[in-house]
Amino acid sequence: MLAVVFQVRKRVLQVLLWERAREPFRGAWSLPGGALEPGETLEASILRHLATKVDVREVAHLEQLATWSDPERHPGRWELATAYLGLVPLGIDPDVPADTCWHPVDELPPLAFDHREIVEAGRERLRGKLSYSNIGFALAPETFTLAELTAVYGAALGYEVSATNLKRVLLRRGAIEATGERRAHGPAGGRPAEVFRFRTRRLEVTDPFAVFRPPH
Amino acid sequence: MLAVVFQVRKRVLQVLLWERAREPFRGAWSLPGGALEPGETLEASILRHLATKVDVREVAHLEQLATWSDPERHPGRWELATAYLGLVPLGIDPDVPADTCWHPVDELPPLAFDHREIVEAGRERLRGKLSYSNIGFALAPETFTLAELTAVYGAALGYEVSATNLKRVLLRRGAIEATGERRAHGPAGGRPAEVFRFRTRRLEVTDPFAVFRPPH
DNA sequence: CGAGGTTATCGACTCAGAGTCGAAAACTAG
DNA sequence: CTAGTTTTCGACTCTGAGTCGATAACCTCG
Repeated sequence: MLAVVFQVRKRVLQVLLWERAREPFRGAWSLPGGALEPGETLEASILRHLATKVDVREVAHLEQLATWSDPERHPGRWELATAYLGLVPLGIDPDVPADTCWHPVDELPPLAFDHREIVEAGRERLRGKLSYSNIGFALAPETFTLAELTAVYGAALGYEVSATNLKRVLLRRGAIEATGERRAHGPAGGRPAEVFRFRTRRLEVTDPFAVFRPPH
Repeated sequence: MLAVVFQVRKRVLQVLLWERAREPFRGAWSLPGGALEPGETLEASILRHLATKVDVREVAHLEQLATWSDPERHPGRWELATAYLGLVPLGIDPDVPADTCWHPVDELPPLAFDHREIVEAGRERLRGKLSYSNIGFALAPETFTLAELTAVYGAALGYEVSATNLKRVLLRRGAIEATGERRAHGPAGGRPAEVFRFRTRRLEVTDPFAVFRPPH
């Protein structure tokens, strides 16, 4: 049971890591998680373990990634691990224990076990879903301006995105809507931005791509 | 450990099922699979179990789907199951044991446990990958005409596909190439079709969708 | 209160992926 | 050689999406 928890902080995508106090990999960083209890759902288990790290209500989205089973992944013991992807919206600052902190995914410290690979898998999943679902709701704050949303998508995708396209696409998909408010920016002035919000905060995938011709 | 093995037979997508001889769900159909041995990789395990059902060399593609963990999924015992998706190319007719046979996914008999849900998940995965990868290689025979490939995609997707678009898209992606041969059709005559093959028989996803603007 | 600076938004243009349709090509059977 | 059958191709269109420059709306300072 492992969780890859992402949040955009300081304009970059970060992942929640935990410093190991015991061997093996003492002092290295690893993903939060723990053992599965008998009779427990995988999802319930990961939520239980996460509760010791962050307030679970702050995790806006959680989904299963995959199960890793290489016998070599844990030196000494044979241990499977099912990893979950969790997303925390921008702006929240969860209380985390002293041995736990956020690390930019682009500058990861040495990770224990195969956790680097698992973080990569999480990021891949996130990148994919950003393009064909409304999963942005789980990374963005409740309401936001287009500039803010553009920054969030840019951080998560790892490249600059165009605000014009982002708006057009998300609006047409019906993923976001204007609240009607406007919000002034910094002390520098400038035209106040329109405020948007996600229409729904549940995962919805946009037409899974009816290629080669949908049924007319 | 379960496997959802698909093959296009008789122009429809079918899944390999196994008739249970023991309780629970005696007489119902279930997905092939079995227990994981200590120290074994999930993939090795599913291959080992599949070997008793079909010749493993006939499975052209195998990938992990997900792990199911609901405590209610198995009456009596608490049992997790990791399911894999396996694909067998058209035209092969594997020897299967007497208690095992193929069923059209659109007319499934009553399935044991949560296996219906798992088959659905497999089909969803397949549908998705057909649109943004070359996964067709694992369902199509070594070489084929466009009409044949169109039928395979149609069966797997569940709706009619346009041969024109299929060809253009797969050619541009570099997924298929012409062999140079041509193949006459039935006794009715008609223009002989060009023969194609997949360029590679390894999974390749087409540009994971650089939406909202790729880095220029 | 207006000028200049700043930021957000919009519209018009373009390009590429992809669906439609009908005509042309290449064969078989009589 | 003609009629029938099947595949393939080309031209048109539609829509999603990237680019760019113009415009709108606000600030602060003189």
